[in-house]
Amino acid sequence: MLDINLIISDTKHVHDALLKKGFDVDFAPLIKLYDERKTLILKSDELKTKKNKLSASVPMVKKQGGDIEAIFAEVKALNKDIEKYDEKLAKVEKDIFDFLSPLPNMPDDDLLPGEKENNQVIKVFGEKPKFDFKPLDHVELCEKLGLVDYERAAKVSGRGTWFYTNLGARLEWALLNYFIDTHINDGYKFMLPPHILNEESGFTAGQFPKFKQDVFWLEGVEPKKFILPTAETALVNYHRNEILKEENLPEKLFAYTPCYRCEAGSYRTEERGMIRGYQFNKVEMFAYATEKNSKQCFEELVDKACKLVEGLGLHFRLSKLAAGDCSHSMARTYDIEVYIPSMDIYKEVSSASNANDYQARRGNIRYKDAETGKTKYCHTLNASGLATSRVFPALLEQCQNADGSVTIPQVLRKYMGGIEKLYPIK
RNA sequence: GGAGAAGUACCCAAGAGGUCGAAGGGGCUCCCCUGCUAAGGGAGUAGGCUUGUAAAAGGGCGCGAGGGUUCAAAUCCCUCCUUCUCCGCCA
Repeated sequence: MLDINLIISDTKHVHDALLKKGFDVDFAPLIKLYDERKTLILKSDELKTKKNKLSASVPMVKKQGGDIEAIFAEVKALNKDIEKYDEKLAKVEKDIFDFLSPLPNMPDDDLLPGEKENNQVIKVFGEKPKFDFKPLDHVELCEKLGLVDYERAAKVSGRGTWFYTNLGARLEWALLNYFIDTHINDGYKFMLPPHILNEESGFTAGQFPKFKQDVFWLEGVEPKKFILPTAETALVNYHRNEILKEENLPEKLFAYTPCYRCEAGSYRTEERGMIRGYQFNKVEMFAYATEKNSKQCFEELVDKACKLVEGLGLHFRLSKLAAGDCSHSMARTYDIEVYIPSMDIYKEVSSASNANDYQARRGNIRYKDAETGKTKYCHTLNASGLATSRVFPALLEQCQNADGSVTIPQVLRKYMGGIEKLYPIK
């Protein structure tokens, strides 16, 4: 949610910022609503003051034997007027809410406008692996090495899903453990959140109202519940409606969950295998910060995500996204994209974002400023650390050998009983 | 899933239709005393949102959430949410 006061006081700035995300918003109706709201509050409050005074005088008047009935009648009349104003006010406030809630976050000033084409690669790690043989794609590798079973998953569940089998499951689990242990060592708090969330949680994260159709909803359950599309949705709601202490910020968390996404119709032939599925595993980092330390937090998250991929020895790059390619709720997003040789493209394994106070406003998450004693909105940040479904294929493809085997990165071996290589099964 | 009980400020807790933004503790801040500590004595400290203003003063709304009754609701009624206890079911 954007700050209405900022919109009123600096309309052009907000307008131009949103334009960078491709939203050309006419704020005139909002400004009108804002003024109407103030007028209505003024009027309603004035009547309420009168009413409260009259009502409070009743016991006194009674004692003195005055005319109580006259007071009753007067207050009743006032109540009718108050009701009228309050109804109008409720309508205006709802209109304001409806105006603001679908608007995206403002991108930070330094972002380029536009979409993907304006993303900037800011750093490249390692280089494209060179093969003196014809490298296989990860789907073939998974099959030959017996790591993943797509066909039976199609039978059991449907397309866009898979079984990790045997060493595939161990490799997946090793990745997750490698991520988790790294975050624990870095002092992040480990969280295992519920996977079924209520509607308010979706609103706070900024996934609703816009992306309601992208998540799985439980049928026949009241009140409505959905299955989390990312642990971020749960973590950002952890402190919903709370006032935190500044001395406890930043609060750094991480969680492991599968992520469940509909993404109906977005399945492309290019995205074979596990590049895009209805369910994938992800370790998510999250931070509650203050306006003072959120930038530093962001750098740390990006750095941590990069180090994880680096630790695996994979070639990848770090991109700063243009305004229009940032998530709806985010003021800035950096993507870590790992190289997939078979497609000769880079695929996102981590998305690090700073929402500034956008999500905090939606979820009413604040902190008390230690100096001024004032309550301020928190800044919320998140970064994948990491999503396995992209790392797994990249790892197989980048680490494959001429004999069809795949070398397990050093950091994962201790989680796989010391296995150094995966070999094709007969 | 069934049956009961409860949700009040940072925490515990009183409150039973007007004088309640809400007693009393604890905590916290300051002072005194005891060479330190423990203990004791005294004083102070109540939130959030919003309106208003140069700043204030002043208003309005807030006692889990939302409705209702009433001139007047923390207090009465309804719905929902949550927690606890008991029973059932179950990994």
